[in-house]
Amino acid sequence: MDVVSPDLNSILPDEIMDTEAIAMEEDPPNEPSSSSTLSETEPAQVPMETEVPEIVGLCPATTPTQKTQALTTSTTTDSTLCSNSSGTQLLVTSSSSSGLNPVVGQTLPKLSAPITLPANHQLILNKVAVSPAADGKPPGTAVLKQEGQKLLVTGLSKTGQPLVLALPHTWSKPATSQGTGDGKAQTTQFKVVTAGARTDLKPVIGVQAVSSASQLLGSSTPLQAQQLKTVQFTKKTPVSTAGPMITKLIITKALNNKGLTSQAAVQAPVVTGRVLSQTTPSTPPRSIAVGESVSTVPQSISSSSSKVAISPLKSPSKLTVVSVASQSPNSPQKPVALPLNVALGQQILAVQQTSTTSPVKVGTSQSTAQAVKPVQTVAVGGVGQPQFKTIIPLATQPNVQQIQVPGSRFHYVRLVTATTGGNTPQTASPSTNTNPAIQPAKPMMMNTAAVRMSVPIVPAQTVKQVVPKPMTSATQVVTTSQTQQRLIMPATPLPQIQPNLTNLPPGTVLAPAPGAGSMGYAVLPAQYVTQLPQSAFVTLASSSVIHHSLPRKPCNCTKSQCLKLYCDCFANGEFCNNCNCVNCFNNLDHESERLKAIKACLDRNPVAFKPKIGKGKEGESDRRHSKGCNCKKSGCLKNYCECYEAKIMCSSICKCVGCKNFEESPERKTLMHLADAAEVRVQQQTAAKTKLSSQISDLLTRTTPAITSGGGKLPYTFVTKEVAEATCDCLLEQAEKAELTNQPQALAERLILEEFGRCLRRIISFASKAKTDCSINC
DNA sequence: GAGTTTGAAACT
DNA sequence: CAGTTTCAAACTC
Repeated sequence: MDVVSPDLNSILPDEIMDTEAIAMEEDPPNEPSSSSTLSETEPAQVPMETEVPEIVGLCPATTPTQKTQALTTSTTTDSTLCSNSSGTQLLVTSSSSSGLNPVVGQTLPKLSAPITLPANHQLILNKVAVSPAADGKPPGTAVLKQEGQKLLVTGLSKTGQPLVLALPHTWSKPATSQGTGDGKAQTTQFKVVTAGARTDLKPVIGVQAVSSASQLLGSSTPLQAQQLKTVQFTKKTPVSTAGPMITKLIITKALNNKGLTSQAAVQAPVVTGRVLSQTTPSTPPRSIAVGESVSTVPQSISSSSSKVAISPLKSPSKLTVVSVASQSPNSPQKPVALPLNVALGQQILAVQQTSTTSPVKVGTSQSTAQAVKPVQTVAVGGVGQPQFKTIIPLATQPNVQQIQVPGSRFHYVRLVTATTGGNTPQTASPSTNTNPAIQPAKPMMMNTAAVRMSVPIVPAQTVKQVVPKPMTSATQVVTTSQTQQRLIMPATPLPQIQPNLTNLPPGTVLAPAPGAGSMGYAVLPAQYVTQLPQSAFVTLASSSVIHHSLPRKPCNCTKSQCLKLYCDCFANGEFCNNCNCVNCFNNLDHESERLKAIKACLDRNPVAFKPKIGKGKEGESDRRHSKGCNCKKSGCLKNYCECYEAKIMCSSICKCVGCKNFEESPERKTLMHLADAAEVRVQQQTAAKTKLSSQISDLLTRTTPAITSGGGKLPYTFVTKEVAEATCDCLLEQAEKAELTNQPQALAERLILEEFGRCLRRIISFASKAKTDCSINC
């Protein structure tokens, strides 16, 4: 099933919609019929103008009343939780401006019973208001309540509207392999989307849970002093597990200037994760780059058939990114491209995983790309994953707290974001699993032998993108050592969840859907993450990372200091990296200048960092330039033209002169044909090179005779050194014989050649015989 | 690789 | 908002 429903997709910008359809595995068989609202309707048929209420409508589990409440909440308040009854999707919307103090185990007066989370299943939402005084209301209190498969979360909004969060069916039962019979671990997939927002907008926190694998997807508002950390984790349940595996995600959120902390802990039986990312040029949307962690559980527990939440890839473990947003009091109305947000001090997030049975190592890696600004990459993976090499206590990372609760099966990793307000982040201790051992802002060593976190060294800058490929499930499964995670954050406060954000190029700023307000997203490139100062970039170890992306061309700016939109890097919200620019200020060493430049750009054009290619009007092309081009001499058939460069035709809003970039243009068709021919030629050449290289490599590797079953080895492969020497001996013998008998030279040569012929025949005969024998015996 | 052309961005 | 300047990429030789 599509975790991301078409309706939900409909609210996504073109760049998202343009990505290939997400191929999800089928829904759980017991999925209620109400899932029709989550039907796999063609996303394209859904108007982009889908509003938040439609998202709420996606939650079949909600009763009409609940739906109404949720709708009301989404439109008038700041928090919404909804889910489909299938338990595969949770959607939570919330606002950072709202005072949130969800408490698990409590109930609202309207709710019948306190929530009783299943054993080893826990959802902790702890969001703190930006300021109680911001709207004159005290922070609200959220209450989670379980109602069958649903999890009601109430009190998250200022208005106190109850929120419904459906638990996936897997939540209702222990996640251990015990009882499964097949020894396969069940996985639960979460997707958490949080978006801080201004009070005047409709921020969203989304939680999505799927029966297998987990995803976390977050978004954040710009210009907030937050730190984002991405966590990806993979876990499998060993067969011999003594108990259910417990995974908790603790998302610590520090709101700017307020220092309050929002935390969310999601506990699932088995959580596997990955970070999805994509790198493509801004225009060709159908290539995907995905950093994926494919968990290969060496300890016998084969991962259950995983569900892919966002990515069409079928992977046993998936986790998208989490980010938390809050509002910037400085420029609350200004959308900012995401990477810029990071430069503004945001921190992305924090997750942690614990296994009571699988030893996991913990370690950190430092970015090799931006040595100036070490970035910690923490990955949590299953046991035996070869990439886990280093054991480094997370305590070394100032923004990551490891919390080992004595006597608790839970193991916490808490990311403490910096607060500009100087307040102490609060600990995640509102739930029934509250443990006093959890201490704020104090690095803790992992002292449990049973629970360790495995952290591979993930050189963020070793990633070299590969040629984009069509998004098919087959082509996406590319095993590579590349590891590049990208963070997806909203450029502006988000009223809706945009869950399908995994297949985006770095730096992509996603245009808001029509009617969706001025929200935009930006995809944080890995390079950007690596430059996060003193922020832990927590990610999942990834033995298999999928990347289909195009490398961004390095800029060559000389006068702009890479702080103007002339610079493609800057315009795309990226730091310059491996560029040829001169006097570059587009880096962390010049954060203040960069921020000023960002602000200046936004002052000039509030949508400066949004994509120029967006959806056109009804009846027009799906993609068109938002402003149109102004070409005068190029005929819009050269890359000077932004439309042509984006491989789209000029539209009615273009002001170009002598435009030849329209559908029926013969010049354009000719160019297209030429381009196609050139592309085919390049592909053929590439294929030829590849084939030749393969053949040469194959020849070079044939150092010893090898009889492969049915391999069709040629006889010459039997000409080993020994055979050659024996042949030479035979030839020498003939030569000596001819010499001893005083044979003429011509006859001697003939005898030698004849002997050589016999040798060859014997070799061929043996080769054939060996091949035949092998084919019989093998 | 140097020089030219081009059009978006920035500026006035 | 229009005209001009600046800038860096695209293009040509």
